[in-house]
Amino acid sequence: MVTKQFSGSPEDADLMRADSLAREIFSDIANKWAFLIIETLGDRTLRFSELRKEIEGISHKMLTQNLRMLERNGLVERTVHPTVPPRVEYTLTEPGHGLRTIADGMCDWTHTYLGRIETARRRFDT
Amino acid sequence: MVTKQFSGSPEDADLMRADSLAREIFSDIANKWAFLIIETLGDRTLRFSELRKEIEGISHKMLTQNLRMLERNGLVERTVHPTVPPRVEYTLTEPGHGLRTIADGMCDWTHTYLGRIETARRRFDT
DNA sequence: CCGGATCCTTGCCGATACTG
DNA sequence: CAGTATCGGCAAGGATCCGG
Repeated sequence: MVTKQFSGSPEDADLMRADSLAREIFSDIANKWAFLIIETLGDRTLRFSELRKEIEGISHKMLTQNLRMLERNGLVERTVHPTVPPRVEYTLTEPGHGLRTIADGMCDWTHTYLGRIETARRRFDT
Repeated sequence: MVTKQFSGSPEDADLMRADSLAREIFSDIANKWAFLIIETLGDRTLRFSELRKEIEGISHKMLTQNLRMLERNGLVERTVHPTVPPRVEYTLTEPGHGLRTIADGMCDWTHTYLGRIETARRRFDT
């Protein structure tokens, strides 16, 4: 798993590399905005401003920052139409869709357990 | 979905409440450490210090903070054995296990796409 | 319309020290 | 051993301006 222990032997070298990379990706993606962007895109193709409108509460800066990150990891594809005014569109790649399935799972999970979580919170907050 | 738009009509009131709560939960758990804790626990029962050892790089403070958060949301159960020295054990609840399935999915996803992501990064970083 | 750059505020997080 | 409290550095994130 991502928290594997290594002995330091030479043949573990690439495993350690893969592991630290996995950690890095994990840190990138386990983030509120990334999930919301993926979820909002779905199988549509949206412009920057459309994403900004649909994702309530995200700032200009956070949107660009996360889109860059997702683009860098190959999860979204960014296409620039050289018109004036410029038109930039974002869509999910295949790995992106894979992650979307997981994000969907999280949403389902949230909705099925919403009630239980709410009561758990109330019990705790006393 | 979590980014639904509301008209402000009275019958939307509870939906809005549910939505904002969902957002809150989402913000809580879409976090690197929460995922790693869930994933590390699995179906075992671990002590604080054991978790600390297994989750590489987590600080004392972050571990307690996230365990409190997970406990508050009813995802982990905390049992204190009133011995000396004290012994505190953590285990996943049913909702916690649901989330664990999702975390597992994320790990699988990471490993299947690790190569593609790495090359995507190299292309981007030029 | 997009996104980079800058400034500035906020809160995260680590280190440390102290209780039960 | 487990948890809380405090403090301080630093990075995340919002607001704004400018440039393509």
